[in-house]
Amino acid sequence: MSQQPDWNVLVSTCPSRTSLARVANKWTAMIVVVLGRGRLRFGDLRTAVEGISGKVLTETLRDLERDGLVERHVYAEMPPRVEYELTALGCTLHEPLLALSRWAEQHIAKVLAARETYDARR
Amino acid sequence: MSQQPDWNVLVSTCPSRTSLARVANKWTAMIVVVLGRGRLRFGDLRTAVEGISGKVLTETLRDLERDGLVERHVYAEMPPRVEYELTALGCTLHEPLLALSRWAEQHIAKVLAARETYDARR
DNA sequence: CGGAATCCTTTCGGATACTG
DNA sequence: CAGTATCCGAAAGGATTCCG
Repeated sequence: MSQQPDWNVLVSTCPSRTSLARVANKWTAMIVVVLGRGRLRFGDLRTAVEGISGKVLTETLRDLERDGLVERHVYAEMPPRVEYELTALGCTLHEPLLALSRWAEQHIAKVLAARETYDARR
Repeated sequence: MSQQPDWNVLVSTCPSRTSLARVANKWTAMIVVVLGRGRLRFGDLRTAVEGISGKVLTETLRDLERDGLVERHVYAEMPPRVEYELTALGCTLHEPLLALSRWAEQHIAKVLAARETYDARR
């Protein structure tokens, strides 16, 4: 059936823009990249995404769960154990976000050089 | 020569994370997608990216210019004309960001359904 | 351990007025 | 037209404390 022609992120009222806003986000990118390697518990995720605060990790995971990108698994243990993993939908997002992360890593040298040039100009 | 092994966006102090932060951004994504179709002047860019304010457009373009992703062409006319276009480096970013935008458009139906399910659960 | 709640600071982003 | 400058409210995000 139809799908693309109706949605356009460039249209301010299009719902797809809300999805772009969630997905085009540095925390989302890093979390999805890490979860792409496999299911992980909260603490390990927090360690993997260096520097993320507990609050931000919790909030981002909630949003991703709400959008159907991440699934939350709670184990009734003590101390508690909670694991997160990408859903099938979330897996389709892994490639684009991994590509974006790799872009940042592969081109950072040129970006840094450009910044230096730009800043030196006054 | 070497490049990737040294950079990792997951490391909080790695410069590549600053680049990811700029690139994994909804305004950046929309602007780069639009500029991928060709050089455009400020006003047309503002029209194309529906709902963006002049301030945000100016600031984002400055940041992209500083990072060497966008080039600014000023014509000494009256009224003034300023055009923006992707640099060679910026062009390499177009595909990943277009892919991300398309992801948002192609999967928004499932995302909306997931949100409804999630929100209905209380 | 995995949060939720609170507080606080920083950043984002819109609106308006003004200028070359 | 393409900004810049200013002001202000909203949202992001960090630190800390508390709890099952």
